[in-house]
Amino acid sequence: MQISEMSTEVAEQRLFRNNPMASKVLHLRNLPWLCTEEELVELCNPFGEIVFIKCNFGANRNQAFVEFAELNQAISMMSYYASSSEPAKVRGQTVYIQYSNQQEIVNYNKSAGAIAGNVLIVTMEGVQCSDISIEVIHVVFSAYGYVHKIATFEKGACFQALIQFSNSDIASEVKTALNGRCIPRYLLPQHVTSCHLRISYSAHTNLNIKFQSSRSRDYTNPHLPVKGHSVIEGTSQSAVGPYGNKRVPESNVLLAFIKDMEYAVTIDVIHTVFSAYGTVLKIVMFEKNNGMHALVQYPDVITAATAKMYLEGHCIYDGGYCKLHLSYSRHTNLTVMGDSDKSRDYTIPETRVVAAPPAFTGWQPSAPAAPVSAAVQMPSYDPSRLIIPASSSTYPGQSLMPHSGPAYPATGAYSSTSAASLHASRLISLYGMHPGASGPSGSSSSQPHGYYQ
DNA sequence: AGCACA
Repeated sequence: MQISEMSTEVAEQRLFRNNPMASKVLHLRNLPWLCTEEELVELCNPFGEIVFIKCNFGANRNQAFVEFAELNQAISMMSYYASSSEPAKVRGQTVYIQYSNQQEIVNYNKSAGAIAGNVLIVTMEGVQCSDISIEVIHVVFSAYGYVHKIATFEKGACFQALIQFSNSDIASEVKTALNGRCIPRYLLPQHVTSCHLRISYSAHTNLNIKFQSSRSRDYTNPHLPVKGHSVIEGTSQSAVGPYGNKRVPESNVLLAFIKDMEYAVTIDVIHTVFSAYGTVLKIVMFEKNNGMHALVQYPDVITAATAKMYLEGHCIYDGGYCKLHLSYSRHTNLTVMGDSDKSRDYTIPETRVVAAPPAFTGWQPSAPAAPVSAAVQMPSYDPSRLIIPASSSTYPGQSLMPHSGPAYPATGAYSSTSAASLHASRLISLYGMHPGASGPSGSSSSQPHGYYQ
């Protein structure tokens, strides 16, 4: 129906009271004083991709227009708040939202909030903050570029993260690749069925991370103080997923307990397994209570956390043998008294086959992955029984051990960055973005597409 | 608290 055909009274109602004409542009009013584009992105990002924002207009400078990429995204935001008991709020102040009577924002060249920047704001749908650890976020978003910083926060019922990249080109690539996609199931706790990512640009250019914590990380500054995890995190919800919040202080040294040790696990085996996630500096093995334990030292906590995340609960040998149980050690620097079959210091130059870690020279997504086997003495165990995950539901068909098939990016040595690139290559192939270009070689028909939606 | 933007 044409507006011109209506009486002016009805037309006015449609325009200004309860405009039924859906638009991908929403008109927001009663915003707080000097509301920022960032605040509007936070509010609207859960519902869709924001393409333009115009805020601080109107007589009171308390109105804004937000344009979504898709009409149905604007509709989803409208219908959400139409049926929600909680109104939309910014800084605690109720915001009134309607469809704009315009179908798009015409003059958008001043709209910084939706212009490509180096920081993304990510809404993780259908999860609580306890469902997804910062390590998971880091792994997922490292797939396309070096992640500098992450800050997570809860906004209303949503879990959101600000993720900082080197530049807007990389951020843009990440946004294109991951927006609307799901976090792989194997990175989610059992009770979470799916977690879609909703990504827009943040107006931030440099996140101010005060300390490393379960909520925020600055990967460019490993010396940043760690905020203790000593606070009892309330509820007796022990059913946190396997990758949920850490309850134990993190450490760069992992303590591995090897359960059901039917087969010999040598220090070389341990070295090979743990090297897949970063440079292993030292290993000390010892027996205690009739069980074999190993302390594995990495250069930094991030690498250890990554290794822990991927290896926990997995078996060294096929058939459920030699299952790894990992925790953070209280140690941060192991003392190794000379080489033996139970302890080794890989930082002593003459024992090392590989060169010193190269300085980070930027992200190289398609860097050729050299086989790691050259640097590792294959231990004397049956190679037909090499490591696969204990639980195929956790990590289907993915070999952990670079014995013959999957080539891990062993560019001499690992830094935490190249550890990230390891997962990058995995995730890229998992997401099917770079077919054939990723780490695990073609033999890995074990990349199960259906698992990742 | 009610529609802007060369």
